Amino acid sequence: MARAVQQRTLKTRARLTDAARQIIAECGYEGLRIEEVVKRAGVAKGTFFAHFHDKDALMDILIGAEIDSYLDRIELRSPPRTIDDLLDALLPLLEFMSCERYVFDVILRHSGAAACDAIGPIAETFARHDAVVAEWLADGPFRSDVSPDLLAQGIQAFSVQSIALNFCAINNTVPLRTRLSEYLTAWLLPGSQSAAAHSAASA
Amino acid sequence: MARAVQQRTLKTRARLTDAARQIIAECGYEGLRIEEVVKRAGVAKGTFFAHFHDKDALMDILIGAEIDSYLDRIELRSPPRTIDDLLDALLPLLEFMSCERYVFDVILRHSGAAACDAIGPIAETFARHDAVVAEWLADGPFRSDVSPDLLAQGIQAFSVQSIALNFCAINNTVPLRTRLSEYLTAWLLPGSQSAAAHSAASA
DNA sequence: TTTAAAAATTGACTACGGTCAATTATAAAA
DNA sequence: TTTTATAATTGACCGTAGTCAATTTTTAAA
Repeated sequence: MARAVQQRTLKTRARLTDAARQIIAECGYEGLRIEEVVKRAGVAKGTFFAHFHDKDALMDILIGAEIDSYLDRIELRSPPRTIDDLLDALLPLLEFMSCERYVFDVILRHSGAAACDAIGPIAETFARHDAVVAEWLADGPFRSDVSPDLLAQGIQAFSVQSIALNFCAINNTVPLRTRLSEYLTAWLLPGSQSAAAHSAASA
Repeated sequence: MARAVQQRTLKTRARLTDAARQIIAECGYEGLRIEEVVKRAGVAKGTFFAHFHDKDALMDILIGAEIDSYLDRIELRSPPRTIDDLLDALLPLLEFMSCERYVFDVILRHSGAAACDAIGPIAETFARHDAVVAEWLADGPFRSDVSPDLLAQGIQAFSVQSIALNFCAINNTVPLRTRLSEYLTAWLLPGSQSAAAHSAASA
């Protein structure tokens, strides 16, 4: 039978994640180097990889925790009654997701997009996000011809697309919120706007 | 003033891309190593980086060319009259995009998602894809309350989401086509299905 | 031709993620 | 306590992307 986890193990792991968080605060996620993490944690390089499968796994944990803290705040809100309400709720999280190009890449790799045998922290947050939003939409003032869960998945697809386009030099003239607002209005309130209005907006 | 491009330059570049294509045929995109490329091309490592900014830039070019060949075939088709028509047109490309986890990652990094100062080949294909699909939708049997261009962007968002979910262990029970069909029906033909039907499909 | 500037190529070198056989620390059994 | 099995740690080592000062080749002007 398996032995209990040693105190030493927990301590080492905590030292590693603490060091990582410290480095991220100083240099950003992109600036994190494993060699610097183990140096600050006072352990050998191999120890890191005994605790985390690879660098991405550490990022998955740290970024996943950050996303979770945004979801905590999102969950406290009452269901949005308008697209603007919805955007108010979601934008802080989306802004974190796009705080660094590298962070967005990590999230994309792990969100559903992850070749996850076991589901990781970021993938969990995506499921949680879906659940929260689906519950909001279950009896809101939005379209009801498709399931709330499908609507929630669509919101994620459009959120990701909006962030992706915002990273692109030729497309980042439109603010994230504006772009996403246009998508979500078309997705959640079909028929509420004329084609002409949209042509004007995108021109 | 700038001198003309030397023949030597074109030859070296061709040898590099030929070698790369050969390796990809043998080992897949993921299996490509720059050292193997320069070895087969008969040049030094530094030469590679004089021709391509980095490995990703080579992948951008090769994968972009592949996507373009799919778009060539897509462009020949007459505008789809049904969601199934549309899926028939798009699926071969989407299957290529998901042929390897690595390929999908490269595409995500470069498609709009790319921090592109100058727009790269893959980003170009996304713009081209949008243009083709938008033209199809301009006077098709689909919703007309939003602009064809916005509809085309939505199709891309849902395509990416469908592929991403298909890579995920817990979500890949549903075939890509089925999942995308559900999204596109809700996106392009709002009101055509009951919420009950969708709940049943996703359960 | 000769020469000088520009372009292309070279390969030793660095950075950094990740591996693994050997070592040390811990906890349960004798 | 001593012994023994298991868990945790170590650091030299590897693979591979990417760099750059030095060298060679090309082109065009003198």
